Amino acid sequence: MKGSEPAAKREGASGTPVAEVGPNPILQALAERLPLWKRPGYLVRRLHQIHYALFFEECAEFGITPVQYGLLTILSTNPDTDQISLANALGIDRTNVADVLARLEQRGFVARMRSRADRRMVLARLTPEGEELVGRMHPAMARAQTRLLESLDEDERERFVATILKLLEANNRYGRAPLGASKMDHT
Amino acid sequence: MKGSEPAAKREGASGTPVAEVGPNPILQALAERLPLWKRPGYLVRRLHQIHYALFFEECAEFGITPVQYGLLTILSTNPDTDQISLANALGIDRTNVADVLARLEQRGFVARMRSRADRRMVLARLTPEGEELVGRMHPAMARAQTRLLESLDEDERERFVATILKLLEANNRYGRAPLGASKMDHT
DNA sequence: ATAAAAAAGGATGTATACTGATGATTATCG
DNA sequence: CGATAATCATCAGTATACATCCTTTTTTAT
Repeated sequence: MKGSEPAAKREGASGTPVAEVGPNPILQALAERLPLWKRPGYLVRRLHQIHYALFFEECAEFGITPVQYGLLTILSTNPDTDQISLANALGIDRTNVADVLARLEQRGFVARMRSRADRRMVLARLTPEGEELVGRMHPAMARAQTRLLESLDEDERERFVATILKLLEANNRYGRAPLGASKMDHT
Repeated sequence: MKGSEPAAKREGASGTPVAEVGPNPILQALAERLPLWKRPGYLVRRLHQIHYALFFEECAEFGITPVQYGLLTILSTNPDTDQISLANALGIDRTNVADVLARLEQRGFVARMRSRADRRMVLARLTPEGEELVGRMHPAMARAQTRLLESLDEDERERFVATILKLLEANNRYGRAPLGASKMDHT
């Protein structure tokens, strides 16, 4: 495999006669003081990717992504919701909601129609096929969630989730969703 | 604002005479047992988005994304690294590395050239402009990292980071990067 | 030495995720 | 009532993030 040994060693001075020295010592010092694996944002990004991988592994047969299932979940408890409310509930951008809905609609899991009360709004709801999918897929989705934290003991798991929730509340104003909206109807 | 009240209430039965009842009670039960904000994967995704928002806020003047800065960091300590090694070190897909490098090259922060030792490989390194950028941008990046966890006390912050690292190691085989590779040269 | 296997990178296509601009509809204020 | 605000959706554009297929180059096995 290629990934195990340091990459710089694979070529280094041998293949690049142009290069004179090693890395800039000032930058080297910066990177040593705050390397990638000490940057919380980097760690969170990696964990996010792992969740994606686990989700795909468990839910491959359905061809549904985490975001898509999140949207389907909200629609399963809140039929006929407009796109901006969906964006707030899910914590993603409104244009992204429209994209995801379009794909789900094309596959027959979601139906959209203009509201008659306010003709600016487009309301989305699950089709019967969509409802069936949400129910059938739920165990696989739940397994992905469990597996993400299964290497922690019960105590650490609870603390971890509690800490993330605290961070989300503290940073409510960043990202796209006021956290309150995500409790729409799930309480 | 629009995001504060439950979305389903905004139309509900009034605007949609077609609808007969509320949500499917079976799905409702599923969503109540495992709502979005109890799904670790969902929480991690939200936290990831918040980090992005904080990073952009701190680093807006530079027009550099978190992934781009991660790549620049690796190059600052490991010049002349090939794209697959960079992908392993950063934990992203190799095609993604090629995309990111192309953008950084176009802006003059990175130079790429074929290796003479192995003509399949493309080696990347920082230009002088790139080195200057990494150094100048470092404080803003560090602020974004600090702010993400600043609502935690020192104890909780350390536990949180330790837990993420444990999760990353336990799920080493998922996602794109064997964690070992990310310690390339930063030790 | 040559055929097969492996590795690196490129090209293409899909799916998030967001910004900014535009247009349509509704609400509001003078 | 009519000009203006605000609201909702869409469109265009950028940037990750990944899969799959393909070509070139290197390695390996026979």
